[in-house]
Amino acid sequence: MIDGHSIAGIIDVAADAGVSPTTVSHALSGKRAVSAKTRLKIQESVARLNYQPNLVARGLRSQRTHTIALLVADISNPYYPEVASGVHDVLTRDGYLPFVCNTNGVAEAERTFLAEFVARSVDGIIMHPMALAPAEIRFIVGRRVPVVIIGEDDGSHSVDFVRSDDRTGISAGVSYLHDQGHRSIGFISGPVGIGPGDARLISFRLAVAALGLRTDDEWIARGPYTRDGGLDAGARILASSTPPTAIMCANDLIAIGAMDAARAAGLAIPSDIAIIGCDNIGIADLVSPRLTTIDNNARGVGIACAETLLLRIADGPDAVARHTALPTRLVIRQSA
Amino acid sequence: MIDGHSIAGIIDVAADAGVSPTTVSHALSGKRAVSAKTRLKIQESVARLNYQPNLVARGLRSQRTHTIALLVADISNPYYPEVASGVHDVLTRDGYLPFVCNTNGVAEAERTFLAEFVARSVDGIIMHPMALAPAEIRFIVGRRVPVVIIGEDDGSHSVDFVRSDDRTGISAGVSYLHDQGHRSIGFISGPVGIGPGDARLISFRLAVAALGLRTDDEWIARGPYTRDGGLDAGARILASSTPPTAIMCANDLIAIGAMDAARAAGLAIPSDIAIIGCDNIGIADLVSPRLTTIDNNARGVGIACAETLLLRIADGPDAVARHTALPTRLVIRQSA
DNA sequence: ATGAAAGCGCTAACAG
DNA sequence: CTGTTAGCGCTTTCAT
Repeated sequence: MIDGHSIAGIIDVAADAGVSPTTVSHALSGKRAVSAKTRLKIQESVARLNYQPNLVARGLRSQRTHTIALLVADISNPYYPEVASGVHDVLTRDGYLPFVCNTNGVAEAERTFLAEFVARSVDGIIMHPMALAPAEIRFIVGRRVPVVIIGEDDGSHSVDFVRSDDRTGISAGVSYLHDQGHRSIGFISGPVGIGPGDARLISFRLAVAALGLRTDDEWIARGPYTRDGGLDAGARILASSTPPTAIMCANDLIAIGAMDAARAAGLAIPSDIAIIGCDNIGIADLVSPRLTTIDNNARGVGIACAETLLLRIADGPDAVARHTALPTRLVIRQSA
Repeated sequence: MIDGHSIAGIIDVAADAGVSPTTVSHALSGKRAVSAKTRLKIQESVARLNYQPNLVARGLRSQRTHTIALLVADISNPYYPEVASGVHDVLTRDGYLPFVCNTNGVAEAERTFLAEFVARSVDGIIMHPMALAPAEIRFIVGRRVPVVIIGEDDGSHSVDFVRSDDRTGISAGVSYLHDQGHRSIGFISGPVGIGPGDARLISFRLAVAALGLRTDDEWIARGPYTRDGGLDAGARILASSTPPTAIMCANDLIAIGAMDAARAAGLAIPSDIAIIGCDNIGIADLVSPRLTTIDNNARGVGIACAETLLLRIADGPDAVARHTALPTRLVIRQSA
C-alpha cells in the first residue's frame, strides 16, 4: 500500500453500496433520514473505498466552504498567536477550518487578502486591521461574507467588533503609577492611524486627566510597534527638558525598546524610570527587569471573535451588530 | 454604494462584452490568444461589473486551487512565524495563497489537518511534523498532493525535505565551549521521538566525542520544548552528583528555562554555568543574560520549503526528491 | 481567433 | 425513506 489517498468519488461509493449518490450524501451529512441498513452499507463502502469527500465540489454546490480566514498584521508579533489559538479552539469544535494569513501591516495586502477570501468563498473573516477602515473593509467584502473586526468600532452598527477594553487596564496602570508617587507620566504610541495606539493614547490622556495630573507634549512620542520604535521614541522622551518619571507604552515591544533607551541613558528601572507595556505577550515575563504590563486577554479576544462570527453566520447579515469589549487588567512585575 | 461585492459571474461579463464565456476565461488567464480589441472590451466589462472570478468553481474545474498549507506544531513558538514569513514571500510572488494551520503538536490533529488539506485540494503542503513519521504523512496525503517536510529526512527518496544543518552549528557551539575551558557539557533534549531534539542530541554527542570529551548520562535530560520543560530538566541536571559546567539545549525556550533553573540553584551565568540554546528566536536577544544560541535560519528554511514545493509542483511526483540542509551558525551573546 | 458543449464532484430541488 | 434531475461557475475539450 503505497498510497493512502484513493480517488473514489461519491458515485463510486453509491455504486458500491447499491444506492444513489443522493442517499450517500444524506447518509454522510445527516440532512435527511436514511434507514439504518442503508447507512451501514454506505459506511462500509466509504471505509472500503477510503472515500474522502471533495470539499471543493461541496463548497461550490452548497455555497459554504466551512473555512474561516484570520487576517493579522504581523504573525511575528506574539500577540496574534494567542488570538489565533482562541479562534482555532472555538471554530474547529464547530467543524470549521480556521487558517491564518499575514499582511505585514501593508494596506494593499489587506485589500488583496480580503478580495481573495471573498473569491474563495470563505464562510467568515476575522481581521485585525492595521490600515483599512471598517467602512472600506465592509465595502471590499460586501454583505455576503461575515466579518468580525478586532479593534475599536467606528460607531456604525453594521459590523461586528471585538476589542480589549484598554481603558480599564490603562486606567489601572496610571492609578498604580500615581500610587507609587509618579506625577509626570509619558506615553509612547504607534504611528498615527495605525493599530491600537491612538485609542490607547486617548485612554491614557483620560486616565491622567482624571487624576489631575498634567501632561507635557514632550512626554508623548510615536514610533513603529517594534523594539527599535520604542528605543527611538523612548530616547526622545528621555531627552526632553524635564523627562517624566514613568512611561506607558502602546505595546510590549515598544516598552522593551523604551527599557533599552532608559538603560542607554544610564537610568535604573523602575527606580529612575518606571515603564509599563500593553499586551502581556510571552516575552514580557522573560525580559529583565520583568515587564509590568496590561494584559489584554488576547486568547479571550480570539474566542469572542469566533463566537461572534458563529452567531453572525447563524443570524444572517441583517441581525444587529455585536460590539464586545473584554476587560483588561494590570499585571505588576518589576518594571514599574 | 453600500456593497463593493457584486455577484457578477463570467456569463454576465461575456454577455456584457458580447463574447462567449470561453473567450472571457481565456482573456483573463492568457491561456489562449485573444484579439486586442476583444480583450479590451472584456477588461471594460470586468471593471464595470466588478467581476471577481469564483475561485472555488475554478478550483473544481481546473483541479488546482493555488493554495498552499503550512502546518506547524505550535504557532506560539516564535520559530514558526519566521518560517511562515519566508514561505509567504516566495509563494505570494507566484500567485499562491499560503495559509497557516496549527496542530498544537497533537498527532491526531496532524492527521486530521492533512486529510482536510487533501479533501480541499490544496496544491501543496509544507509541514513541520511533531508526531507523524514521513511514511505516514506520505500515506495520508498520497501522491497527488506535494509535501515538503521540515526536519530530518528518513532516508527515503520519495519526499522532499528541508532542514537546518544543526550539526555545523552545534559543533561550533561545543567547540566554543571547549575553547572557553569547559570539559563537562550537558544537553537538554525534547521528548523522545518528538521534534528536532533527537537529531540535535546526536549532533551534540558526535561533537563532544570528536573533541575527546566524556559525557555522563546524568548530564542528559529531556522535557517538553517549553520554558517549564527547561526549568525541570535543568534542575535535574544541576542536581546530579557532579554537574556539568555548561548545558546546551534543544531549543531556546528550554534554554531560558535552564537559565531559570541555574538562577534558582544560585549559579551565575555564564561564570558558574554556561548555557546555549537553539533557534535564535527573537526572545533570545531580550532575555537577561542575552542568550547565546544556534541560529537555524528559520526564514531561510521557509524560503527553501516554498521553492522546493514550487519545483515539485512543476516537476511532478516522479522527479527525484530534494533534500536541502541549510547552514546554521553560533550566535555568541552573554549566556556562554 | 472564437464558440458550443461537456463536465469537475457534489448537493438542492423536485419527485415519488 | 429513496431516486432523478438539474446546476453551483468555471475551464476544458472539440470544433470551426
